[in-house]
Amino acid sequence: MAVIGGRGDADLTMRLLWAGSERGPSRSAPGPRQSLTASAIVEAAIGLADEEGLAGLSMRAVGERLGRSAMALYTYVPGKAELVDLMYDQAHADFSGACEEAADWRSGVLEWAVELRDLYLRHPWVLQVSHARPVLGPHEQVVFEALAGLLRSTELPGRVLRGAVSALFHHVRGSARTAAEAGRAAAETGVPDREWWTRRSTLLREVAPDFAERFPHSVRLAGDASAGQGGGTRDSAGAERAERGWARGVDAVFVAGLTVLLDGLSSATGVDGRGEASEG
Amino acid sequence: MAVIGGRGDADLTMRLLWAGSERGPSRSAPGPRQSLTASAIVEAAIGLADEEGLAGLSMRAVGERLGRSAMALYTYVPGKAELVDLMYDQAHADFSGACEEAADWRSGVLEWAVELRDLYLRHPWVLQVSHARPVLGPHEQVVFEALAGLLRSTELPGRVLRGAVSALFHHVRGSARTAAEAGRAAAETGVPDREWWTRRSTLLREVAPDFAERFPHSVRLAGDASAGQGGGTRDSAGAERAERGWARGVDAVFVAGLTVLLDGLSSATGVDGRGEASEG
DNA sequence: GACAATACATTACGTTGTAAGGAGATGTGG
DNA sequence: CCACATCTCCTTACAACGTAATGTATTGTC
Repeated sequence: MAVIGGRGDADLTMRLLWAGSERGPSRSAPGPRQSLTASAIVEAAIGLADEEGLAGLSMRAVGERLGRSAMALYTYVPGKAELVDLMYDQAHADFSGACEEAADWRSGVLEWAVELRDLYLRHPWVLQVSHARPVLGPHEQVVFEALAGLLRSTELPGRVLRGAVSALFHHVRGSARTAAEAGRAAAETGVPDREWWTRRSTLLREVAPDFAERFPHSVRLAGDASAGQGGGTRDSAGAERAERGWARGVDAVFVAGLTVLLDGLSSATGVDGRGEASEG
Repeated sequence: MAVIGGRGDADLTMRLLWAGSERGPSRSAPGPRQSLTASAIVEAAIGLADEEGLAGLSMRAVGERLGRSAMALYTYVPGKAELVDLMYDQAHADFSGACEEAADWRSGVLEWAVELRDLYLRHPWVLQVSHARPVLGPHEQVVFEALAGLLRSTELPGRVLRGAVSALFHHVRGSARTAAEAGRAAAETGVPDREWWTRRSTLLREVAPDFAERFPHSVRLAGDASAGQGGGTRDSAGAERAERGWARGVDAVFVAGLTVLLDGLSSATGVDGRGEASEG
């Protein structure tokens, strides 16, 4: 059940998101002092979501983590939907923006994608927040700005760039999502990926013995790589690491997909700054 | 909360998924006759999910739709997780595979992507089922096989093709997801997309008056197109349709991203069967 | 007709987000 | 210093969820 962001109380949420210099209501009201802050709640919630996933994120659990009841949080945060929005943007604060120092746009975008993927893997629940009706917070905007800046130097028309941005985001998010879900599935069910796949393969052979004849191209495409259906990014099943040297631990399929995308952009610039132009 | 498929009772689920010719247990047991079938339940559940989303899919609701109680379903289906797996594969039965008749691989892949996107838009809840630990049913396999067959004729190495498959799936799924979620958000909140964006933009200007200076590249990239952050695929906000003639109602950003991907593959084949090779 | 097996219903449990209402703490005006 | 209004935080309560446990009615075989 995808969480749809940007839901309630747009006003308050936006103000919380972008609150930089402004301080609170100047401390002169009756009643007990506030013992929490919105950002402390957000931090606690992020910690919890990192460990348990969005499914494990309940107001009760966040409250408990802070030594409060669930309802105590409602003083600082309008509701769960808004809390998730705040968490979403805050998670993007990790982004370093180192990619902006890259030598050329191509390696810069590569760096951008890898760093964003790492960020998603650290905070997988971020991927469950919808991109339609975006949260529109400052930290995610920094991530977007970095990519926009890099692509600007390609001098390609806006139409192409918007397409590329879309495809890049989708590839990064999709790859990270699959990797994260594989990890989560393993943790939750106790069955490691490798074992799950062999078990499933056996079952498949039993139940569909004519698989190879019905789906020859699928079988061939999955081919040498770690078997299975092949549609998703497998999390480095022990095979080929260091595809080209720099890719330490970065999934080979992820990089290959990225390369296709970058080739598409390169070819559109007419420069084709690529070493590996094979023919036939 | 992403539903992780391929969970329980692998045996029974796989048997239900691939059950083609085999009939039931030959009807010779005591007790009342079965008044339902697994596929009737799956069909009812798909109808419900199409209308209400996965969040609205409850065993009680499916039961009610069939004039039964929630628990009655457990005679035919091991549990909700398995039901979702069955729904997932069944939804892919709509896929026509017309793309396989295309003139060349490039237009074939384009057709493939557009048809798959349409399928996802008809059954948006499919996108909430994880691709890690795939369901491995026969109908989705047909979709995968179609793409694999098309890409085979590029004669590119497997590494590149697996990357391309991954990126293509992610772009199609991501685009469809965003479009579907935008629609759902509009339906659920009663606020249409256009209104939401203008409201949000106003708010953003209030709360971050220096936005344009802080994020110049973002602003420029969003540029002429329908404003906002620009990271996601907007659902044709009334502007430019028929980008190149054939794109009736297909989102321009989706097609542009697809084009970058196809260009990447074309350039790798060395043929570059592209008309629009601009330089500079 | 007895009996075992099956289909389906009812009830119950521990979750969830949050509305409602109450208890205790703390500022300000008299 | 004492109401008193205001604020924080708690407890309680509700409807909805998946499904285990249990009960009831229906059907086949002996």
